Amino acid sequence: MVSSDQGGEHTGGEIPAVVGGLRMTKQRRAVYQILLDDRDHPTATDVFRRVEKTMPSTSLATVYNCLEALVEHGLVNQVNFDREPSRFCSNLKEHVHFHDESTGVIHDISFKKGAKLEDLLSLPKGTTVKDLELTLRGVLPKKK
Amino acid sequence: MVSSDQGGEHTGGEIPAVVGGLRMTKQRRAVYQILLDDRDHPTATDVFRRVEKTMPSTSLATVYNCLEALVEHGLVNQVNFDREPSRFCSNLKEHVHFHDESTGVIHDISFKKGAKLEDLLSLPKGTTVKDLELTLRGVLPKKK
DNA sequence: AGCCCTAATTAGAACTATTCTAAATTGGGA
DNA sequence: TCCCAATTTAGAATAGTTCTAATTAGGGCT
Repeated sequence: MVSSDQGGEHTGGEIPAVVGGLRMTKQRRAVYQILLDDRDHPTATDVFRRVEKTMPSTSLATVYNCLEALVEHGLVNQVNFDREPSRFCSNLKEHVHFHDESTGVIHDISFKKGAKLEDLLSLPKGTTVKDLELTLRGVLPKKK
Repeated sequence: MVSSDQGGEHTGGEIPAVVGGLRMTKQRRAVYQILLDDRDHPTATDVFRRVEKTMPSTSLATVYNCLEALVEHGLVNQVNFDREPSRFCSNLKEHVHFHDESTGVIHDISFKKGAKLEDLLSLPKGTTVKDLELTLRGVLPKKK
């Protein structure tokens, strides 16, 4: 079966020729694969350094192009922490980010099921929320 | 009474000589006053253009310096929307930002009283949240 | 398979927001 | 008033990202 993926994200195995409407070039596939494999929220430069290892001819501009294409097609999320370089992640489940100050690690935190934003915030009724970005900063308990 | 403000923010009238531990220079006072008066979340450049009107000798670097000092002393909040220039606001009540796509206006939204973040998110117990930033994007209902 | 044509890639320049540097100025305290 | 540290200033420098223009690649025809 030569799959060609009818829209939506890619979930496992080899990345097909088209994912979520985006044609997978060599470079896009490499970038996407890195984000699928490495869940450490790399920056564009991080991704570039990793792509370089297997495809040394790749340029940073291409990495930016690929990331932009992946984001536009909803395969990848772009995450911004204040003025720091953008980070990218392929976790498409709705989640927020917890930046652990003691380790520097960024953790994905999911919403409790059934939890609604309107329970927390005084939004005028009739408000449409298209998108939200929530970032926490603090420290996680030491694991023992 | 020559007030000298024992820590904490400034709330109304003339800005005293020291606010929240920060000595008010001419430039800092001008910047702070703009943020107290104009609640439209201006960028550093916006603030610069407004300061210029009454103090044409002011430099952009100074505006950045003043904003940094105000932020460090907790008199002003720095707000970041993805890759856009930082915005500044003097609303110190804990609140989140709603970016109205149809008007471009940024609204402050406050938390419902009693609402707790832990009700919404699956945080490992023992987690310390030092800071959070929540931005919504969408459209508010047209006022009629 | 070969040709065509658009899309993608590339290197480097350009851009934007911000920070840094070093010199000039200010202003409070002795 | 004088001194000294803090502040301001202009401009250079930086970092991340986007743009430009030329090259390359690859899918869809014949």
